[in-house]
Amino acid sequence: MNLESIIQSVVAQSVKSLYNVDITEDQIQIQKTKKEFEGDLTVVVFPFVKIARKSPEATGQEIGEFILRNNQVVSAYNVIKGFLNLSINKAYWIDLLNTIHANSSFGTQTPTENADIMMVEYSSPNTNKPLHLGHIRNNLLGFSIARIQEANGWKVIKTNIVNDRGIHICKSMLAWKLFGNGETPESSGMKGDLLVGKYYVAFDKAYKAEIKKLMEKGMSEEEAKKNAPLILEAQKMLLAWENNDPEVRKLWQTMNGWVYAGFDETYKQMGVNFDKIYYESDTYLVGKAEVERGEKEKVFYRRDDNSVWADLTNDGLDEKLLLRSDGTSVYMTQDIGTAKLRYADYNIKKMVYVVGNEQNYHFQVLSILLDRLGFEWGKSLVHFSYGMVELPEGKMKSREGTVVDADDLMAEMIETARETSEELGKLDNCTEEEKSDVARIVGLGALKYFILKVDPRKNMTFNPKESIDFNGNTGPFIQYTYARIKSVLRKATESSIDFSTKIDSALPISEKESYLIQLISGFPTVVKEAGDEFSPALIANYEYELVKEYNQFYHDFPILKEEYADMKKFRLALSGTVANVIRTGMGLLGIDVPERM
RNA sequence: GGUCCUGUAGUUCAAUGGAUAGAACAAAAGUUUCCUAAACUUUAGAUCCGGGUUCGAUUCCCGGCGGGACUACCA
Repeated sequence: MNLESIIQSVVAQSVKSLYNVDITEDQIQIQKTKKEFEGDLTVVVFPFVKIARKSPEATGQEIGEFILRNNQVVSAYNVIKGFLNLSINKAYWIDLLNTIHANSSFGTQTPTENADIMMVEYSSPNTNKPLHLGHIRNNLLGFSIARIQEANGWKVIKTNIVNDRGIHICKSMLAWKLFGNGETPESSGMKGDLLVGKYYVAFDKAYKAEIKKLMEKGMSEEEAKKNAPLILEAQKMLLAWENNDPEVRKLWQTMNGWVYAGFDETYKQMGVNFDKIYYESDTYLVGKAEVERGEKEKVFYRRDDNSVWADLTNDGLDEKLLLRSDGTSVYMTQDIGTAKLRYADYNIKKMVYVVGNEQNYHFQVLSILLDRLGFEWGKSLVHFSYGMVELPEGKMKSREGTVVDADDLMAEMIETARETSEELGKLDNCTEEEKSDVARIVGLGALKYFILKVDPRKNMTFNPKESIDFNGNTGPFIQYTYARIKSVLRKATESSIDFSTKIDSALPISEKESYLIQLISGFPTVVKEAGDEFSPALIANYEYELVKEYNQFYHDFPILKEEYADMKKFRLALSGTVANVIRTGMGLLGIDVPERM
């Protein structure tokens, strides 16, 4: 039974005994006592004032008195306004630390063999351009939320749907054919995804030039866009692709191969991975078949021009196109097919899509469509909708070259970490390999934490001119604290100090120390909330608070230099436990921690 | 036009309806004979506006104003 439940229970008893009224435990609000007041936990008295028919102060006094007499855990109380502040026995905190310290997997569960399956889709790139900062947010959130759900006992399957076909892919292919002169990643030394992206941009440039020319000849913009030779050629290519034209298919495979090699590098650097990858080229036909089945079953309808639609007006939405008049599929068609394949492959209990909030409407529709097609899981799909990453000037646009490239950004962060390391000179005794390792861990830690500490639902701003900080509320701040603790623990081990044994609960520990234990003990609750709310930010903020407190402790209290042996042991155990929570928590964010930095 | 999201220090972010709205960066000033100063300590600075519900509102409701997304036979 955790502390909060103990208090809730005794408060309920006190109200029953004092005023003869039964209250449920969820009526009892308990919060951590604010720093400026004395105590550890605070009970909000206001809800009981009516029951007691006394002032908030008097009510608080009565309840406080009752708790003090009827509970061993509470050692003192005070009432300020309507707030009853309770002080908890030092012995309770020390016993709690003993328990936590002995539990190496504190705060997380390990999914059992037959745990429920949650599938998490994230990343979902197009194979016509390299990944940028927006994708980084998606990947980091997806990977982290998978870790967090695992820690909450789910068996998680990480998945990726690659949008590997369509008109946009054909645009890159066509431009390469026309302007590429046989350029390859090998011949140019360019990363594959970058090379393909270059031709996507080249297409757009040439296409715009054609439109301009046609408009000069008197054509309207709309007409020009439809009739430019390049777009017609790209459409022809898409059709040839759908008809399995060997030459087009071969080029498609080659160029996608370049892109995948590039993506693999980026994913590896980012530290994310997948258990199962789906490709749109495999799923869109399945989706088409499902839509046609839906049409036969009168769930959807066909218009005179042969296009297929879903009428969603009963759900307060519009009508939605599912198949074009030429029979080709759209984004939605493909998502229906992918869903069908996934549920055939796995016994999925919960499906989570990590996709930007610009597609809220899409997923609202998808949920309804899947439901209408008779998939019972349709209604319960989760769209983990996150906000956009914006530049100070506004949204990033691939075609306008205002994107922050994922590879570049990661490389910059790592470089900055390396420079800082050099300046501080703390790794002078390390090998080059160790230095690189630390630079990578710290650089990526800064980037990942920067992104994950923000509430995922909110849009966030990234200013490329002001580089991401390494001081303050940052990943390196937390990593540094970990490294510092590890250094102390190493020294303890070197001097053969054993701090694994039980600590005497009579030890006179300070407020700071008991508060640290209280913070540590809250970790499992944070992990659970992060899972329920789909919010890695909760973990990040928790880690920061813990580390900030620990640093103050570290500054004010001697550990190895403490003379009293039992106290030294206690502080080592406390530090070790903090280190464990840091490592576990950062792990849930997909951030590594260095042994030294 | 409709639907949804959003508005907190100069900037980037916090705050299950609870106490004097927390941090960080930037600014100003300090702390190394002592376990890693990527740390610690001070100082100054904010809830878009107007109503309502409540003992209590940054939070919930209504109305403005500002920002964004979606509303494609694009993905």
